[in-house]
Amino acid sequence: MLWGRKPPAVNVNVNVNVNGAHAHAHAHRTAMPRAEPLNVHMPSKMSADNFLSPLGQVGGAECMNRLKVPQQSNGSSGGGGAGEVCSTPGVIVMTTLHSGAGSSVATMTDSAFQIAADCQHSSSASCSGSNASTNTTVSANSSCSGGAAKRKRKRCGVCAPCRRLINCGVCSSCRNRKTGHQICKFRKCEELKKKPGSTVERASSVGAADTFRWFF
DNA sequence: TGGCACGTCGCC
DNA sequence: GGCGACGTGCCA
Repeated sequence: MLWGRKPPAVNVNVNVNVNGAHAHAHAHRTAMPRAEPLNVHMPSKMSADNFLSPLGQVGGAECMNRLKVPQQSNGSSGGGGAGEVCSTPGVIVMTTLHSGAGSSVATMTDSAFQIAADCQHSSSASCSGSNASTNTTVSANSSCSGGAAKRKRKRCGVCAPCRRLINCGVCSSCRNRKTGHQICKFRKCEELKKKPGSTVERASSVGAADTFRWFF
């Protein structure tokens, strides 16, 4: 049982919420490359034997193409192309997954609500929990628990490492699992590698803007 | 600055 | 209570 926990997707909205909270990450983690290069550099032995990517049948790019939000759902087909959609993969992918195919409008509404709720959380630090209306429950680790309390962030669930299901078994984290208490290096969420602040910036400057453009 | 180990949290 | 995983301090 290497990945017996709930699917990472359920953590997405939590992740978005926590981004607004203060959780100073390790100062070492600055600007990590995105997830895709990680797969490129993966030893062939690992990718073939130890990893069982759910997207193995479909490449990451193709997956994004499949999951990207239809343009007609918002009416503004100009700037917000697939590339910008991919800039906030967490929200878009998650909402697409749980809203099911065919409900593109609902998908956009969901994602917009999530981003909006996130922005509200970031600015006012309110704790309404209304953003949970479209997704799973807001776990207690969000910024709601005591305001500035440092809570653990959650995996984004959509980056390449998060999509991996099986530990490599050869990295230091896997080898030292008992003492290291760390997830496999190849499964370490890209968002968690970054400083929380950088994630907030990206989410608010790009993702939120695009989503609002779709939403309004 | 990156990696490792420990403490602790969160979920089952 | 057990286990997986995140946060953070410490060290090379």
